[in-house]
Amino acid sequence: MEEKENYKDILRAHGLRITGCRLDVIAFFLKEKRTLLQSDLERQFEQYDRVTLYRTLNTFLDSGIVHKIPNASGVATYGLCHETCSPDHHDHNHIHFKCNQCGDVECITDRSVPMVEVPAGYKVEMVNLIVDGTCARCS
Amino acid sequence: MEEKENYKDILRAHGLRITGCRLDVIAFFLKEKRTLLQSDLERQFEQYDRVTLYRTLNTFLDSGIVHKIPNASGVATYGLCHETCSPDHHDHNHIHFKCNQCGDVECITDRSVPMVEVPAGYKVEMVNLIVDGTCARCS
DNA sequence: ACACTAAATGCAACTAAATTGCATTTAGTG
DNA sequence: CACTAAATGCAATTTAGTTGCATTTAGTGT
Repeated sequence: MEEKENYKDILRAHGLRITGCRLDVIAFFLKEKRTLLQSDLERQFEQYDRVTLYRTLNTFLDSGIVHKIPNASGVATYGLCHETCSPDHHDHNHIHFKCNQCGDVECITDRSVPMVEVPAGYKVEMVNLIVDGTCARCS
Repeated sequence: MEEKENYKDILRAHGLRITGCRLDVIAFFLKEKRTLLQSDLERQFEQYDRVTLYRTLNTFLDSGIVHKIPNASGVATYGLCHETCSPDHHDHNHIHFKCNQCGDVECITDRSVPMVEVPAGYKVEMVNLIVDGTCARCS
């Protein structure tokens, strides 16, 4: 039960109210250790309205608790942020790996994104490196 | 008018029929020199049905004439491919730059994506590097 | 130039995801 | 315990993506 206290601290640290839905969503992200779609949450938490889950994800996004991962599927994909993220400064200097077999998107946090050079006049604010292929479990 | 012949050759090279819509879409991509949304095409070409434009983009995607760029907006973004692309092998080893001011997404073709290292057991098939920031025109 | 066939187009309809408004409930505060 | 602002649930709407089918047209051979 001390874990639940940690989740509460996450919410408090971002100035958010502590609710069952928010605690459950954070717990699920930590348990699954992968990125999630809103539909994943809907399937897992039928007791919460889909709009509530939608707004929970958006609140977490604004607060810097989760980040949105660019993808070509058209369905929003969310990953839990690390401690270094805040509402105004996101630090997602890690690789996102999408497995074409199982479809899961993982954050590869133990590698960082290589330096990127852009032409003169361009200012870099955020770098997203998305790698597609086959994950360790599927190969 | 010799340009139009070039566009026709692009279609022929991919085994596609030459139609007004397809030629117009290719011409527009080349003229704009940026990535486009289906809605951009709809606004530009009111004479074509939105389903026709939708299918044109999908046909081009399958043929390797355009590629789809991962993004967090949820709206499909398409960029014109280079000569090195074919239906079964896409070579998009370049950076996509999204400007947060004007919203345009550009292909930075004169830089290539740095080598990526992934943990053991992972197989890399495609790498997408998306940089967010401010483009040369907006800064 | 004409006819034929498969592909492309236009239109209507449908599905899925994202989003908004509003009434009700609840967490945090004194 | 009471108050207030925030969170939730429900209904409805918007937007993007997709499919089916009838009609038209590009590419091919005469």
